[in-house]
Formats: sequence, structure tokens, C-alpha cells
Amino acid sequence: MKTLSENAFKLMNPKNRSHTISDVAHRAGVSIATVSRVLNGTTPVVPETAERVRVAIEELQFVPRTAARTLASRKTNTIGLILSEIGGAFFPLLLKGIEAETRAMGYELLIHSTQGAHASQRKTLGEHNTDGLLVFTSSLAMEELERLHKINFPIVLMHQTPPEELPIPVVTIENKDGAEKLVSHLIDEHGRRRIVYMRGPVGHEDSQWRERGYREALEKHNIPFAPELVVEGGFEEGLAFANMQKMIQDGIEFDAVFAGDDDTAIGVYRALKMSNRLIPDEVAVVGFDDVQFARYISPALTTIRAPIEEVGRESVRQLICLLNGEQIEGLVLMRTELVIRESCGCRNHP
Amino acid sequence: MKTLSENAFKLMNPKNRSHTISDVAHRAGVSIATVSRVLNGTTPVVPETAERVRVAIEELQFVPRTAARTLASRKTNTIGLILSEIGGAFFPLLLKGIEAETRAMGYELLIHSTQGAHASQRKTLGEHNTDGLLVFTSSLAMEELERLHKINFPIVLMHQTPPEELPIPVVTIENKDGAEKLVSHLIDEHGRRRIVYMRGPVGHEDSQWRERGYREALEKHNIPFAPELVVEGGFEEGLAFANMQKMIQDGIEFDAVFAGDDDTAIGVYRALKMSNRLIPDEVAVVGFDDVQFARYISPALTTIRAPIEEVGRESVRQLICLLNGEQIEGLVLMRTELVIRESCGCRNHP
DNA sequence: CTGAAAGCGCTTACAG
DNA sequence: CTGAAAGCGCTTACAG
Repeated sequence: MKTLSENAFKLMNPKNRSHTISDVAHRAGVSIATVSRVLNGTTPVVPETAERVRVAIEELQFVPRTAARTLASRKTNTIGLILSEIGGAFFPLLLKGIEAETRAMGYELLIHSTQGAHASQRKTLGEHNTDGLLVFTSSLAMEELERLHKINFPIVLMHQTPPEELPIPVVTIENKDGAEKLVSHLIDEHGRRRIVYMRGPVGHEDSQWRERGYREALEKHNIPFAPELVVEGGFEEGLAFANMQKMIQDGIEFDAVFAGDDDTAIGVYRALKMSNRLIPDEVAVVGFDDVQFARYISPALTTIRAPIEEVGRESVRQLICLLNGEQIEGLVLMRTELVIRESCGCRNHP
Repeated sequence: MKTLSENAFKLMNPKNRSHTISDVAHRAGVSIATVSRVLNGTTPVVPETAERVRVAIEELQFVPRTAARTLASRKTNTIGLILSEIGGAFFPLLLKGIEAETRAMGYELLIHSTQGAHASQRKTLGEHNTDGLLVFTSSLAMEELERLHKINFPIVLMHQTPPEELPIPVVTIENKDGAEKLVSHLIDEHGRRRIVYMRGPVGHEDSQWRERGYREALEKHNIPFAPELVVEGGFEEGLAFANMQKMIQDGIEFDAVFAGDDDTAIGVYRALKMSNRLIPDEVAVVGFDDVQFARYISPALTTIRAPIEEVGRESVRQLICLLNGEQIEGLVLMRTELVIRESCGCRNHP
């Protein structure tokens, strides 16, 4: 019979190092292969033996080293997330969805932002440390994307269509449809006809689709497209403010503004208020995204709700299908939803 | 002389597997030890040899497997971040700081949220996959914290003091000082004397410090503390709204509200507006954090700016000192700053 | 159902 | 400055 102190001694770690699988094997009187089996449940093990192993694991507080597992199994069990900027109002939602689903699927999440100047540094995320990549940025060098695609490395893009020669799956939202609903609402319900579109940065895919939705809404209502009504808002408050102010000074007439996103709407609000134009009476304003502050600004912003968190979850699901060698669809379009508040002219605020 | 196709063939990977260090060694005509040396710069290598190795690495697009490195070197080169919730307005700033600094220091970042029900599952972040942990949540089981501390595993806590028996370093902000400045401003500049404090959840450390600052400001101005003026706001809009409304119905008099954080302030705004009390004329309102929407709500919120991003950066720095075996201070308190806008009664909005 | 052994792809004393 | 070899801590055919 062991005394307590003997037992305590056995539990100590002589080299002051964490225990390994062979410590467990010794303690349970089995081979390391057997320990590995009960750890992974890969092969049946006699119940009593398994129990002994489990007890040993518990007593030694054994946790297998990830690196050793990865090296031996050639699976990292890790998903990499590459994104451009961590700021921004919708980023938390995206990450929340990605984190939750990654965890639920039993994977780890490694994240990298490409903002800052470390782009040219040594490889960050790739085959050497992940099983697959989620890419939410156009700043991942095209050649790197090409290389990864060539070696058949699993990738899922978010909010961005790949070049034709690289058929990489995409998860994104119904930008065009949402924009069309929004602009149609302004026309149908509020009789607006001179509607400004404050677009995002040149080449920004979300913005391009929103512009198409804008144009389609005009067409459907037989309103001619007026080029002077499309101005850059940059998807940011400052530029939106400046350019809105400029339009006003230039005397361009309009009775509504479709801000490219909610941040843009903030700039538009500021410019309109500064020149004493009433929102929504004189100028209706609508945004896109439905970020947190949309309901708090005054008047509360009518906008499109994008299922950002769900985009995150779905991207992970798609990627994991890919990892499992399953065939997946090339494009997942998530539905968007019109959220009516006050800034469009509707008064029925809850 | 090699023909192009011969060369191309050599570059191909027969087993359709990524190249390893020995592929590089063969190609450069050296041992794998030498390749490792030029890779890590650990030992001097003759320049011409090093160059040949570099060329081979480039040609084969060789990237060393992280797992193999980790296993051999016993260093994961990875920092783990454990947090409770990913939502919330200040989370992006925190993560941004952490990510940037982690990257700058040449580490990887593994993140885990403890929200959701996977708490009891197998170990997530620990000695088996990271070199150290950043903990921003009280939900990491105390026993796990104890275990890690016992094996001398590097940990840095954020916004939370450890129990006395676990001297784990902490990085947090000057809550008390900030609150005191804020409340003193209300008293000195705006003559308020019946100031409500809407505190956060019971046991929330940030809230407790803010309450102390509140009390000290009162004391300094010889204003007696009135228990009925401290109510729970829960650090969330909904509860803040409900309890503010209740105070008003109960006929409790007050001329200012120190909302525990900016989210709380939103709820306070809503309740005050609903009962037609003018902000700031009848009731001054101030928040804490200075999240994005603080400047956009109407009237613009006077609040305390907390250097969240810097908290993130500093935590990483502290942790890495710990990893390097350096001694660090037990507590880092980041300074907070008063941001005066309109809701306190000051009109000098930029 | 179980064990002995090879192997995953690196790093790092140890010699030379 | 360089190489041969041991070793990091697991998984996984292969036998039995």
C-alpha cells in the first residue's frame, strides 16, 4: 500500500517538466500506443485497461502536446484567419461567428491581421501551421493565393470574389439585393427620386454590388441614372462628410442619400446637420450593415442588416467541408434584411 | 547544364507533399543542420554556403513546419488569449493592440472565447500549445489558474486582480482616478450635487473601482454619500434603461448620472428622454470607456477615454518579459483621460 | 485488443 | 564553420 507521500512523490515531476505520454503509460502499465488509443478513441481498448489509463491521465494532469500530435498525424487541427483590419464596427461580429464555429468543430483558431507593415515578413499563415485558411482581405498577395491554390490548400474567401483562374469558394452577403430593397423603399414609400449613392473605395467589391442594386432600383422605377449623384464616401466618416459637404456647396440637388455603409451615414448626418437640412424631411438617409450605433444615432438609421456573424460561421463550415474532402458550392450568398427606423421618413419607430 | 524541364521536375514534389528541410539540404549540398542554422541564424555559416541554402529554400518555396520546430525546440512561439465575450464595443480595440504587439514580437496568437458552453470540454489553451497566456475573463476556472501558476506557467491578467495567494501580474486602467475626475468635473464645473452612479454587475472589478472614485470625489467636495443614488446598470443598455426609469418613477431626485460605462449611458439617455428630462440642462450624463458611438449620440457623450488598445499591447509586452524570464512589475495601471463633449453641460463641442 | 518500432520534421549538443 | 546523431512527444501501420 502506498503512503500518501510516496504517492505525492510519484506525481511530482523530477525534471520539472510536464508529463508525457510515456509517463502515463508507465503509470497505467501499458504501452504508449494504448494510451494514444484511449486518448483518441481510434481503436477499441478493453474497458478496465482504458479506465486505468484514464485514471493515470487524471492523476498526472496529462495533456498531450499539440506539436507532437500535429507532427505525427500531419494534421494541425487549426484554422487560420487572415484579415486586413481589426477595427471597424462589424469585425467583432464576424470574429464571434468564426470563433464559435471553429470551437464547435473542434479546431483551433490562429489569427493574423495584415494591417501594419509586416506584410513582407516571413510567411505567417499557411500549410506549415494550419489545415486551411479563411481570408477576409484583398491584401493577401495574389501570388500567395495562387501558390496555395496550386498545392490544393483549402481556402475560403469572405466578401471577395477570386480571379477567374482561381476557383476558390466564397461566402458573402446579398449586397445587390439589399441595396435594391433599400433604394426601392425610398422611392416607393417616400417618393424620393434624386438619390445620392455614396460609394466605398474604388474596387471594393461590396460597394460595387451595392451600386448595382442602386442602379437596378432606379431602372425598375424608370428613374434615369444621374452620374453626378454617385460620389465617393470611402466607407468612412471623414471622407463622407467632406464629399457630402462639397455636393451641397456645389448646389447639386438631392432628396435622399444611400450611404455605402453605416460609417458613411455618420458623415452624411454631420454634413446635412451642419447645413441645416432636416433628416428625413428634406433629405432621407439610409445606410448598410446595421452596426451597433445605427439604432442610437438621431434620427435612428434605416439600414440593411447583414448577417455578419452567420457569414463567419458559414465560412468555417465551408472550410471544414473542404478539409474533409467534401465537395462544396463555389458561392454562398447570405440574405440581407431591411431594417426600417426613422431616417428614411418612416415614423413607426418601436 | 540542366534543362528547364529537368529543373522543373526537380522542383516537383514526387509524393505531392510539401518540401522538408532535407529536400533543401540535398539541393544545397549541405546537412540539415546547416539549413537549420541559416534558417535561424543561430550559428555563423560561411556566406557562400548560406547563399546556396537560401537559393534552395527560395526555389523549393520551403517553409519549416511549425509543429516540428515546436517539438524540437520546446517553444511554441505562441501566445494564447482567453476572453469571455467577443461582442462589446471595446473588444476590437483590445484585440487590435494584442494582435499588433504579438506580431511585432514575432509570436503567433491563438484565441479562445469562453462564452458558449464548451467550458467543461477538454483543455483549450495551456502549456500544451502556448508559451504563455493572456487572460481577460473571470470565467477561467480558478483551479486552472492555480494549476498553471503552480507549474510556473507565464500568465498576465487583464482588468482583473488575482486572489492574494496567486501573485499573477495584472494590466488594467486607472478606473478610480478616471471616475474621480469625471464626477469632480460634474461638481466643479456644473454644480451638480445629486449624482447617480449606475454601477456594473456585482463583483465586476472595473465597476468597483469606479465606485470608489465616485465616492472620493463626493468626499472631497463634502457631499454626503447617498445610498439611494447607487443603482445597478449592469454595464448594459437594457438594465440601465429599466432601473433609470424606476428611479424616476420612485421620485428620487438627481441632477446628474455617472453611467458605469458608455453602454449604460445609452440606456440612461433613453429613459431620460422618455420622461422628457433635458440632457444636460436638467440631468447631466457621463459615461466611461469612450467607445465608438460616444461621439455620435445626441448630445455627444462626455466620458473617460480608456487606452484599451494600449492595454492590449502592454499586456503582451509584460507576458513576453515573463517568457524571457525577466522580472516584471505586478501591476500596470494605464492612465485614463477625461473627454469632454456635450452631455455634461459643456457646450464647447469641436 | 495490444505492443514494438518506425516515422513525423525539425533543433541542438557533441565532435571534429 | 559543419555534420552525424540523438531526441522532442506523439500517431499509426504492422504483427501477433
